[in-house]
Amino acid sequence: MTHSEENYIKGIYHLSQGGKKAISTNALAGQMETKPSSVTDMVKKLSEKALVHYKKYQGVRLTEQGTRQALMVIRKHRLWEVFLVEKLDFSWDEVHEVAEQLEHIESEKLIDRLDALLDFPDFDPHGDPIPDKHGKFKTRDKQLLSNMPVPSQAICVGVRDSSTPFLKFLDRNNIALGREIQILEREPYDHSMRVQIGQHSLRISHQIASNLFVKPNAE
Amino acid sequence: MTHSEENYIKGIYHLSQGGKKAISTNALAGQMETKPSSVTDMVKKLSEKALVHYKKYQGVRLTEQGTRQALMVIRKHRLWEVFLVEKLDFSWDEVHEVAEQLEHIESEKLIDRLDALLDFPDFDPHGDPIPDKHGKFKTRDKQLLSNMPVPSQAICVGVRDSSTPFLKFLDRNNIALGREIQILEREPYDHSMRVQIGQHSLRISHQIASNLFVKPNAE
DNA sequence: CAATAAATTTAGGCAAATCTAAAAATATGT
DNA sequence: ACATATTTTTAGATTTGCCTAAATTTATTG
Repeated sequence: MTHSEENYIKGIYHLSQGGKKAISTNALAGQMETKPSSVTDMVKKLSEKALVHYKKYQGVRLTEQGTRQALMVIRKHRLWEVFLVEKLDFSWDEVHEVAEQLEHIESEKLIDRLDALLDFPDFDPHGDPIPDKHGKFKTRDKQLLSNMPVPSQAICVGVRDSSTPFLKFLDRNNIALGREIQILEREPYDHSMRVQIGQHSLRISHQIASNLFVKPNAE
Repeated sequence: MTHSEENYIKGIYHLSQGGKKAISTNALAGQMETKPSSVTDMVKKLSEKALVHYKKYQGVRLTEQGTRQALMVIRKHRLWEVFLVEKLDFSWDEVHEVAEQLEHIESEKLIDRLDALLDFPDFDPHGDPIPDKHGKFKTRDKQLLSNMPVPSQAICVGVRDSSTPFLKFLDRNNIALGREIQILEREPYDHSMRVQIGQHSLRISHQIASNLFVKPNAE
């Protein structure tokens, strides 16, 4: 697979998350930041390689083989992200673009050894699951902070938006994965919330709350 | 720079080692395992980018800028080799092909952090010097084992051939970088040598001896 | 120093991945 | 349901890096 093919497969996989219908040419063009005509070309090629199911005007779906390949690219991407954060002290908003490059390195031995070096992590720095070498990954009962009852408590476990501005906002407000968060109140008018992190109480807009995943706390 | 451009620059640099004359199109085609006509095409492009000096039928030489770029690619290649051996337990004959891929990853921060993680190594697993971020590197007074006087002693510091068969031969014979080697005798007829490594004495062909670098031992 | 050999460049083509513009198919709205 | 809008595909061009074959330049040698 070329880098471009791998990127398309990954893009299709991401768009398929939460809904197993076919992905439209336009949607994929959006995801890949390219033109629909380019997508049509690539999709034909992927179809010939049996990585996707494709019928003209009907969109694409990954085949089983395509899904496997996508999971391997995602595995590599996320393991490299962990490496960058854990071993090279990158911050969680810096890792994506470098991992976009590293994910295309071809060496099974490399990635399995890296996995071992990192102690077989289950989740990447943004809380996303890392497939193991067979494509299996852990799921977590997480939900958006915006959907949590009031009052309640939870633990931050992931982000839905991993853009730099959002991650830096979380940093500035001491919100990090693994931290406990108290949900204190919700404003009916704009759905903003008051929450507490450590000693620190703050108000959070609906937009923020709907991009942060938490695990409801058992206690 | 594209991957291909980087590879050419690196190829020209390697051919330029030991002699600062221009590199011929054919020589470069050999190094790059490609056709002379392809080399001509690429060399024109590199010339337009001011990475090489090129006049038709006169061969190429790296410009100062080209040399700097070559050293940065080599720096990356060799740091990744150290990483693979030191952190991921690769053997020294397995690292080259993976490093060929990793050397093209673009991120200054990545490579500087990797350098720090590895404790700023001066030499790679084959004994070749690693340029620092300014392109400076250490040289060592080394010479080929085949040129050593008899009797004498030395320390293995590098290989001239880093092909898998040669490295595996060295492994099988307990010859590793850093080890002391006693030069016991030389056969005038075929220039083979008797040497001793640890308790182990062995006969070494001229071909082997002329691919192993040693540092003459002061004692 | 010509004539042949070798090296190098040019010319023209191909495959991958992209694009624009036009054509074709599908979807939508009244 | 039919006209219009939207989506998707096709056709043809471009760029990069490579190729083969032919032309050109440089080197060799009797």
